[in-house]
Amino acid sequence: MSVRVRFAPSPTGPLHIGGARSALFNWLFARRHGGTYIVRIEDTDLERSSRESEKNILDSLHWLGLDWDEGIDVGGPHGPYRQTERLDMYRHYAEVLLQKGLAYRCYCSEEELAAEREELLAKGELPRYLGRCRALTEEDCRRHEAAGRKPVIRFRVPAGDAILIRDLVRGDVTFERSEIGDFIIIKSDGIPTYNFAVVVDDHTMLISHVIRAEEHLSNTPRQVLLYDAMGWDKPEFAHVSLILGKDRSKMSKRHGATAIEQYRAKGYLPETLVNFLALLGWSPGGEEEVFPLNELKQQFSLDRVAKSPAVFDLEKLNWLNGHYIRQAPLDQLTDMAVPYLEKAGYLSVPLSPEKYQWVKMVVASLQKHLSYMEEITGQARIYFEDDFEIEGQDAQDIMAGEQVPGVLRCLAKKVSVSGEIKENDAKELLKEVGRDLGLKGKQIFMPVRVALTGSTQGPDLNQIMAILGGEGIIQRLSRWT
RNA sequence: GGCCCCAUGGUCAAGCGGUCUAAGACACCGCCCUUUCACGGCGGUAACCCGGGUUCGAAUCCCGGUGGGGUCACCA
Repeated sequence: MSVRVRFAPSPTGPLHIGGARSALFNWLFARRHGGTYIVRIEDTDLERSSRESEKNILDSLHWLGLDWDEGIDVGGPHGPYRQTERLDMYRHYAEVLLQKGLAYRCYCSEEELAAEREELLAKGELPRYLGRCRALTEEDCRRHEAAGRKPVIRFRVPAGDAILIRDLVRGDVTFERSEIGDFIIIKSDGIPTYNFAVVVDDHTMLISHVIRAEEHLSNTPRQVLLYDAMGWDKPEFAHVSLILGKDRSKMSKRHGATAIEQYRAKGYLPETLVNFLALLGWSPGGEEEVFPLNELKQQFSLDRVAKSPAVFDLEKLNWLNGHYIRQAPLDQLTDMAVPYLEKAGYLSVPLSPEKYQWVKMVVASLQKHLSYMEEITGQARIYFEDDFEIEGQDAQDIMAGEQVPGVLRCLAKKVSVSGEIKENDAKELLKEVGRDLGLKGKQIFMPVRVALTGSTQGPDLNQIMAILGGEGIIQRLSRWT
């Protein structure tokens, strides 16, 4: 049987970190087994679903490099791939269930339902639907309809044994049927509920493995009941544990950036997110931590997926992204950097070829220092702002050194006669200063660094000088000489 | 609260009955490299939730407790 898996987001917001990982795991599983990867949109929540969110999710998926074989916007033989375009199908199957007596119309109002829930709660029982409309006659139905009541369709949970779910990551999990009341499969507006639509879709789309977040585990028994009632084979299930925030609760907005687009906006690379997310809940077993997509897809397997939830560690993400930034081609990084520098007011586009080359030098000098590209705004400040403060006591102390005025004067003189300054020239000039004054190491480098940038930390000094250029250096030095 | 899931260092995690005086990565701390700053390299601190079993032997299996998480909608 061929592998067919799907990612089925509901378009009620941007693609979340957790959703992205589900999408990734499904994608990896499909690619690993030469299967088919499908993206389906679960937009049966008419209130909250939007085309903007749908587009956003698809954009994020594209950006991550998770291409799909069937689904929204690429089509396929099992479409449509948007649930609101499949309503006839759900109604058809609901009708089948109705005909077989496995489902029934329910006319209970929200108030009646709420009252029932209160009552059960008060008695300390599990709130669930007790089946008031289970045995309605045709006559009853007509009466309710006449009274203007719109029915929902409920699934009639049959009596029987505990429901067993064989989960590929959790093992066997059982649920008692008594915990499950007759649940709604078609809402009063004719739209199917999640549990029903998901079963109809997964079956009709020939899904072989349902890989999704653990929060869906407790829904699974209802879906199993539906498969059985329809006489359909069940897919394999694999429930992956959740991604947690720092406080160990389900990752949400209050934990910081949760949407893929936010990381994209901050200048993280897609390969970082993919690599990081893959390692969150899955482990290759070896000692390597850095895996590009194409390696992941060769190694991924469900039996190496962890059962315990994982805390999202921003520090490790930052390290990984820095790692990828250090390896990325300079042109790519420069293109990424320009919008941030422009936004900071440091550049105005379009850039002349000369200016672009210069920006490349800026980016090259910072490449080893960045965790994500947005940081360049702060770190590139040293190249764009002349009237900076001397930061911190360390820097002040350094500038108080008695050799400092001599060093800076000497350097200024050499720079002024040297014309254009390349990295090697800078190195040479500094060496000469040291020779002339009989100084070395920190005694000359640190004062120059602080005089030029205001800080004891930053990029390679030779690069800084090359980027500032002769005039820039002299101007900044003039403050001290 | 009921039900379900989970439990190795601060975090991600390897481990799937003996080779565990328990890998690796992030973070942290040292040292080295660099006549500066980083990057990088090397080293270090740091963990099997508790209690019972099973077994010659348990981080690994079973039970209980505790802790954490998820879920209980005409949301997905």
